[in-house]
Amino acid sequence: MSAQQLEKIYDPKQVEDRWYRHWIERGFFHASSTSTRPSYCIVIPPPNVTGSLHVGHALNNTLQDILVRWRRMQGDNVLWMPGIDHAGIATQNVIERQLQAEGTSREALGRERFLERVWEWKAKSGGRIIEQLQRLGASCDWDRLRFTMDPGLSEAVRLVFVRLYQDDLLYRGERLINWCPRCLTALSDIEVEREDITGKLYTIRYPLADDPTQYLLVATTRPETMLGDTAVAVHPEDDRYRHLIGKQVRLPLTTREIPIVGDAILVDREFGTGAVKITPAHDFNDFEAGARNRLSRIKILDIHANLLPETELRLRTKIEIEAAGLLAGLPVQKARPKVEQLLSARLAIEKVEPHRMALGRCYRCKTVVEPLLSDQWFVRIKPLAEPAIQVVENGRVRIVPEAWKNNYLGWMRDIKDWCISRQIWWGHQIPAWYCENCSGSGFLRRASDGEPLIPSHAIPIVALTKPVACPSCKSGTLVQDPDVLDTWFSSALWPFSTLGWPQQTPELKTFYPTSTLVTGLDILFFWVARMIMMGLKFMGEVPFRDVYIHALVRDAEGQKMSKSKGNVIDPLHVMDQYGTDALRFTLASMSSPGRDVKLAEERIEGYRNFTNKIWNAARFILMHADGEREAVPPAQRPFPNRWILSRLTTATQNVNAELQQYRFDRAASIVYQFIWHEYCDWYLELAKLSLQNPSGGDARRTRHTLFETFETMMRLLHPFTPFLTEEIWQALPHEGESIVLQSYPMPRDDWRSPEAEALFSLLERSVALMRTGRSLLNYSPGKSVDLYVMGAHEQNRPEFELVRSSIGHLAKGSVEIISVDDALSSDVLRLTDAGVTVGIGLEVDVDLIKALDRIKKQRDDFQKEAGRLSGKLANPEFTEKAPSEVIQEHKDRLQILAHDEGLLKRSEDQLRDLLRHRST
RNA sequence: AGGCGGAUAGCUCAGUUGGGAGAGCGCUGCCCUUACAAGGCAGAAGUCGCAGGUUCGAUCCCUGUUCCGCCUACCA
Repeated sequence: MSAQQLEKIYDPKQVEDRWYRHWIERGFFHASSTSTRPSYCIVIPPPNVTGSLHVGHALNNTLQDILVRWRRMQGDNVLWMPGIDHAGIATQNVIERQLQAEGTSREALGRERFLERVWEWKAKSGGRIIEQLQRLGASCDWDRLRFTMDPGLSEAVRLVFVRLYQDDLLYRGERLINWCPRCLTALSDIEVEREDITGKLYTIRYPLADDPTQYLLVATTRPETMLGDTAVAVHPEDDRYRHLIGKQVRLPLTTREIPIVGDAILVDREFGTGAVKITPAHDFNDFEAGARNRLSRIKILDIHANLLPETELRLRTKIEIEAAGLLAGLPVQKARPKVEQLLSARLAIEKVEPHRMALGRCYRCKTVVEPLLSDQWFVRIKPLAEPAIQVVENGRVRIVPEAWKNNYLGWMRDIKDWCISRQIWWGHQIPAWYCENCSGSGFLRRASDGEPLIPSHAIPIVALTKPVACPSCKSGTLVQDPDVLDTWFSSALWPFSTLGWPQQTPELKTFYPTSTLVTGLDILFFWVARMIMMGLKFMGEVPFRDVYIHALVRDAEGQKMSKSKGNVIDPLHVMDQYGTDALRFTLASMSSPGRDVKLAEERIEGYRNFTNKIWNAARFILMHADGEREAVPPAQRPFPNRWILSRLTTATQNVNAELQQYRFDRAASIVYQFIWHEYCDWYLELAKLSLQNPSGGDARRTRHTLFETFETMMRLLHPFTPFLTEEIWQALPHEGESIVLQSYPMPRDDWRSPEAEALFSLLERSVALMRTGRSLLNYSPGKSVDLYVMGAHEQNRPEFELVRSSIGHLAKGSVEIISVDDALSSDVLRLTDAGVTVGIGLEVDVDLIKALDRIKKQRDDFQKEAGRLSGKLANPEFTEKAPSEVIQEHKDRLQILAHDEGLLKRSEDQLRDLLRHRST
């Protein structure tokens, strides 16, 4: 392909799909399980099977892909393990909505047919996100795609469950848990999202049993739960109330009397009235307080968070007949005002005030969750957390940025047992069976869906597969626990289950522990912490060395993107409009640590322009370069070539160093800066001058360098913009099948040239000065600008003529050398009769940059030395010496350091000022 | 309530042994110069949140404070 065949504008649509197919067909992303090369492995945070690519995925996977492509090009045996999560509750909700639309329900279908239905759906539309990840360019090893409910992974889940049970790290019991009344399942603590709202604080009169004219004022935000009260607590050292402890109060709206207890843990004397009602079955604190005070638990809500039916309500709570009729069956939100109304009718409300409080919502459906008493499975987490804390403390797992380390540690040290059972159907069914015979006389079945109701006291038989018979009675019917496991239970095993565990596969041996995990902060506790715990428990080794935590993507105003706000940026749309590479580069360059990514479309447009800039540079290269690499050592090539090689090797070094530290933003910025502002803006312009005489040796060497640097640049850029660089690389003269397989550039010492950079510095400053002069004075492009370079030595060097003529061409002017005696310490601009004359105050030396650097360093050193001297003078220890004496002592040294007399003089003046200050 | 992060140009953000205030986008002016107008060149624009402290010298270190965001939490 030649330059003429390249369109003037880069069109990603013509390119992306074609090369992605090529990569896949050729198997470039397939990792070897037996390679002896260093291995590098990332396991993907598995997107939900219900998922569709959003910007968060785009960021997460772009960063992973950059790392993976970078390491692959460095020669590592790279495995990026892809997969999908079955996403229990989320997926079940999707299918249930479909059924609802069809006028049926999961209950009507029954468990077995419902699950068939989910699998059918999964087969048909469950993999959509995979295609979307591929559009993003994700270089996963798709041959190894895993699903959390694959047979192998399911086996791993069961084995882990059994082993945890054997090690007494699992238990089943009746506890208060977070319950979603819409999903009809238990949730773990972290699956509840807290929202601050302004509610009401009601102060209610509880009459004393032995003197109903007196009452105790009790403050509550949830009057509707008072029917489940089994006591009122006061602080045992509260003088207002201590005499009441042991007495009874009458629960308003009921005929029931409940005790007043003292409880120093529950009660804060400062809050409300200092008296708290205790509802052990519907509040976490009250549950604990109830246990401490041996109070009974009265459930007043059903699984839909409705108040129980009238008979049951009356039976349990001895509620007034009228109230029972009015309250039965009401959802809590409606019961609350109703109770308020009933209480005020009986003059039982002292006051109602607005009150800030936290409301818990289901993280899947946003329904308000209720604390509910039920039988659930829990992981005894403390023994697992302990080693997981240690590995982060001692750095065996490194969290980047380190700021999140304390976040992790704080949560882990205060961790609560993990409720892992869910009352849904889609997921890994718990491998526990119960004997109907040994657990009583047969299990009841739930009317709605026929699921067995396992009594609290039933003894679980935990096994990998269904036991042939009950181990104790040998004859009873065995019924499997109807619950499934929390989705995050299987995710916790991801780093080793995807590699084949519990089989001892070559993959496991080669890639575990994995290298890096790239994830958002939002699943640090859900996922990262649990993988570390499970990895240590079952593999005896951390699951990954580094955890890179990236930011959340927000919209341009910093708002969380949500469909309801309509501020969602759809990555698929962006890829269509600007190209995948532009999106990737934008995400990488905006991903600085500790800060959310505020994505605005203009940024993407800017980087789209960047891809086009590169495209056009490629067209230029194809017009001129012949694809040969220069055999002449870098040191012998003409100056602009030495300069760009030197800059390229610096950029290369920096990009590698930044990627090493996960500074995608800085790596991207270095590449951008180099390609656009050094390579395109300066080098290509300089190269054109040399190419004007195509037959000369300089032109040939320039052509070769032009190609060599550009080709290197494409490799440097490839992890960020894989499609563009592949398309260009393939158009260039090349050997090999794909840029994917080429080596990543490494810094080369023979490319470094401080001397060429010095020459360039002179050139750049000169040209800029001349252009500025022209622009400021509105000087027409046709007229010439003269530049006087101070200094007489440089003109004796052979290359100076080249520099001088280059300056002249780029700035459209002439350059003359004048005596160094006229050197000025600053740049000046002056208008003369002859036109614009620009003088540049440089001390021209044989090695210009060395001279400049030396001067700069001298100034710095001088400033520091002067500072130290000032410090000494200000120090009382030196007061015995006269200031002038001290200055004299340092004068020689300062004189050596000082570049010019003026600087020395000014510093001395500053010192004297300081001393005057001190003496007054 | 506690913990963490942020505040630097109109916008989005870089900026570590403490000494020069920077980039991209936007804006203004000039240029369709044979890779690119999705471009080139030049320019304007900031009391580095506020108040103290340490220092010869503070965007940077310390203390306090305001505002914003996030995480954790049982204040009924």
